[in-house]
Amino acid sequence: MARAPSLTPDERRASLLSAARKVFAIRGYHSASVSLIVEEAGVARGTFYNHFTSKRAIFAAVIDDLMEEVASVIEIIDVNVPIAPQAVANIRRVILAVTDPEVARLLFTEAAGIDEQGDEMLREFYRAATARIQTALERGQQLGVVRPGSVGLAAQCLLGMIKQPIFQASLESRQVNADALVFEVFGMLSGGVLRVGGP
Amino acid sequence: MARAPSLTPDERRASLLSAARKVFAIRGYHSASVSLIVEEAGVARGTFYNHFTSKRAIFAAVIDDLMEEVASVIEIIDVNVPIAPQAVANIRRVILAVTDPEVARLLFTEAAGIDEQGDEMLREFYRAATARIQTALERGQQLGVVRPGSVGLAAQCLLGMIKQPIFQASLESRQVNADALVFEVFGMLSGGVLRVGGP
DNA sequence: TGGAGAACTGACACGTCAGTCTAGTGTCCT
DNA sequence: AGGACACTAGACTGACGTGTCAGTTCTCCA
Repeated sequence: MARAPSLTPDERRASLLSAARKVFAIRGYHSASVSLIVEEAGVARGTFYNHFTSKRAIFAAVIDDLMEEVASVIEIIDVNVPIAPQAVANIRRVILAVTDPEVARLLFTEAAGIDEQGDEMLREFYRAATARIQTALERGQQLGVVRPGSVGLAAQCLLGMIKQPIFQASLESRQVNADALVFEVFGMLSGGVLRVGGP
Repeated sequence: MARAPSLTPDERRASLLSAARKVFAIRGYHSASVSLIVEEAGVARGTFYNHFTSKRAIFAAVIDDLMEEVASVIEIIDVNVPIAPQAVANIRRVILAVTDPEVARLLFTEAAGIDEQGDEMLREFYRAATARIQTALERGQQLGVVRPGSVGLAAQCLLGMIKQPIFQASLESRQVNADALVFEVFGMLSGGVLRVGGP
């Protein structure tokens, strides 16, 4: 009755991951069931538990892959050539990576609030992301292209500027225009929107 | 055995809402159970269903109250007196309202991804919020204090700048410094962080 | 070639929880 | 007095979904 293993364990695992990612993106973590995932993967229930210890575990693996996927598009900036275009390119690539509907939904909507361990993953992800932005801003300060002062909060604000439009687009099932967003973000960064002093 | 109804129906409803808000904030939507809510409210199970049709319904009511609570702190801006301080005060009040740990957790982490109806509520909330910001920016353009151009995306970015630091703080179980955030946001708005041209 | 073991199957045991329901109690109004 | 009402206590049902396990089938190597 049992079909022959036509896939290597790694391939099977990958196929389960891909099925899980699809199901989680469509139904959300809680409405997704292991039954749906194995059905999508075309595999029996028991097989699932040969590769992952629990539904929670495969979700963690999915999110982990996603975070890695997003982080991997960032390229180290070469200080010997003009910096701004490299930064723009990085931001643009991140936006494109996160704009994928599955990625946006999973990372922004589903990943939060599963349990303490999940929050820890998310915390770490944002911590790493803002740390990276902060470092970039500090390097900019040394080069004199970023105004002096503390940049910790600024890094979080910058992240939020990018994230919120993508999040709202994902809520409304539409895609943001990556170029328009890059343009807007750089407009904000380089000149703000106000023409007169603030507080 | 049954205790007399010492509360009016409205008071009972309010007490259930308050208990539910507490339980949802601590455990999250899915781990919270009706049993926990009625226990917290000191009320029998059946009483719960006299006031709310389902767990989903009381959660919607909780979130609705929360959104209303946040929206209500915004005051109409009087164009006859200086505008900037009024805008700052509004932003500051919103930050303070949302910085409450329960509010932040429920609105940013728990509200998303429950079901389609929940996403619709969230969509509407953010739509209204950004519309409000957009209107404010457009009025600023008429007064010449906001740089010309489309402000739709800018409104979302502005919202994100405020939301992300609060969200991250809530993830890490700490509170943001509202004044520092207001200062940072206005710094960004009025001058950006870059000293040289962007893309 | 034959057998060890890896990979897989799918029925099922088991827990959980939302929502229902019955029977009984105290208060207030008519 | 007596009916209407809001409540209590908590057993119960039905749905659902996770994780298990005994059994099956294929691969590959000795």
